[in-house]
Amino acid sequence: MNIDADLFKKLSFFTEPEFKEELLKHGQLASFNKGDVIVRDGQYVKFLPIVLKGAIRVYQQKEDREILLYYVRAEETCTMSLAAAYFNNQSSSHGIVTEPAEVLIFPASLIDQWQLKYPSWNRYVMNMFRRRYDELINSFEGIVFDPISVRVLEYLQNKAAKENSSTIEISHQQLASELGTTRVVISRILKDHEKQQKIKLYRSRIELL
Amino acid sequence: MNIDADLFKKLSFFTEPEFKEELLKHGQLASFNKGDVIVRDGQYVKFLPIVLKGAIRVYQQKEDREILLYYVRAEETCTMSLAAAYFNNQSSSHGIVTEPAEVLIFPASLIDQWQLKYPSWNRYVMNMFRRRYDELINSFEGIVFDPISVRVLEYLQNKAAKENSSTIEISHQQLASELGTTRVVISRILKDHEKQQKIKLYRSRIELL
DNA sequence: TCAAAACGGTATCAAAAGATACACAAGCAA
DNA sequence: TTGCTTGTGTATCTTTTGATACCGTTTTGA
Repeated sequence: MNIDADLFKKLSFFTEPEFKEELLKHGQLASFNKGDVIVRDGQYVKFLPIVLKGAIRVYQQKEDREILLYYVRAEETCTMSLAAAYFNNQSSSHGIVTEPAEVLIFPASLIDQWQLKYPSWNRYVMNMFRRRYDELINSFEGIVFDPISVRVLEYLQNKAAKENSSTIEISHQQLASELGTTRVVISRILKDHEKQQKIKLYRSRIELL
Repeated sequence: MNIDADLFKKLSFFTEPEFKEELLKHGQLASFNKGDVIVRDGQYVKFLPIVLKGAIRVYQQKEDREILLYYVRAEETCTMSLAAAYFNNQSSSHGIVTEPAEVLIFPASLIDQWQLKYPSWNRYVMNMFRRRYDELINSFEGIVFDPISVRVLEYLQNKAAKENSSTIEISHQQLASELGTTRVVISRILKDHEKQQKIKLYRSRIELL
């Protein structure tokens, strides 16, 4: 694979020519398989990832339950890593590859300089922070105001829209993890939705009607 | 009041001399009373506030219920305003003064340049984003994992610690708003806590034991 | 091929939280 | 004072969610 060509198709919002050079010079392309661990709770973050392809699930682990923060997808970076790297802190989150990923990796020490040199980088960082924050607010609202039955449906519709397909490959257990509840609750609710002809259930697969 | 002296006592983490000059040159000191509206949902954000004293409550309004995002206190800025100003977006939140406030106000157009010129500003912004994000995660965790009874107690203890006093001036209705629930629920829970000798209730006042 | 693991359905029970309604007290303003 | 607003206590009822348990089916891998 030719890094140069593909890189700038993906990261076209980094506009400064010198910045592009730096990206090429300092960036390293890494491939990860599903299940690979990118960061672990407690680790110091020395490298900043920018995802080109695939998805990384970022979540926090507290006792037995977990909180999903976000997925890092193409063109995105992990704001938790960014902040931890910038302040030389330990990560408070886990990052695990859920879709085979290609990731650009940069030494954390560059962030400082980039901020001062490249407006497009600044914009990018601000935008990422804003988006992650908005995402979290949205989840927050969902939990406070919407019953799980609604959140399940929204999750499915959302996912279907993203993947441009009316069937979604996911088990009840996974769904429960995403929404922060238990498998039994999800199964019960999905069955209800099926009775109301909103969805159709298969093994590890849900079809939206 | 002498702006210069007080300003740099408060904002000592802005280290660059030229930056200090800029702060003095472009900053305007404004005073607000309790209840004053700083930003409204839908408004374009043309000015960036840095609070020197007091507190501003930032929240989102959805239908009849509201979501508390954070309070902007001394030395802090409002990340929602910051992002909205930077991207020239409308605010999606409300900001209302809850403790008489003194606020430094800067034209939003400066943010861009500051990012490129002043490392300490960069650090400040990153830190604010990180903190707000962490705060939100914490609330999130609370809602997902802790029963309201626990969250009420934590809220009170937290507030008591901040104000360095074992009595807190707050009505049940206000508490309900802060925690995203209803008055009746709060009254019920507070009474329970009182029976367990954890607190003592007065009109619009709660004493921690 | 056979056993274990993953997946899903469902019943029962309990707990948490919200909705509603009503009563009374304290503070405030005309 | 009188009436209005705000604050609080509490009872009742319902809904939502979670916990537990048990069962059968499908998939997977040794």
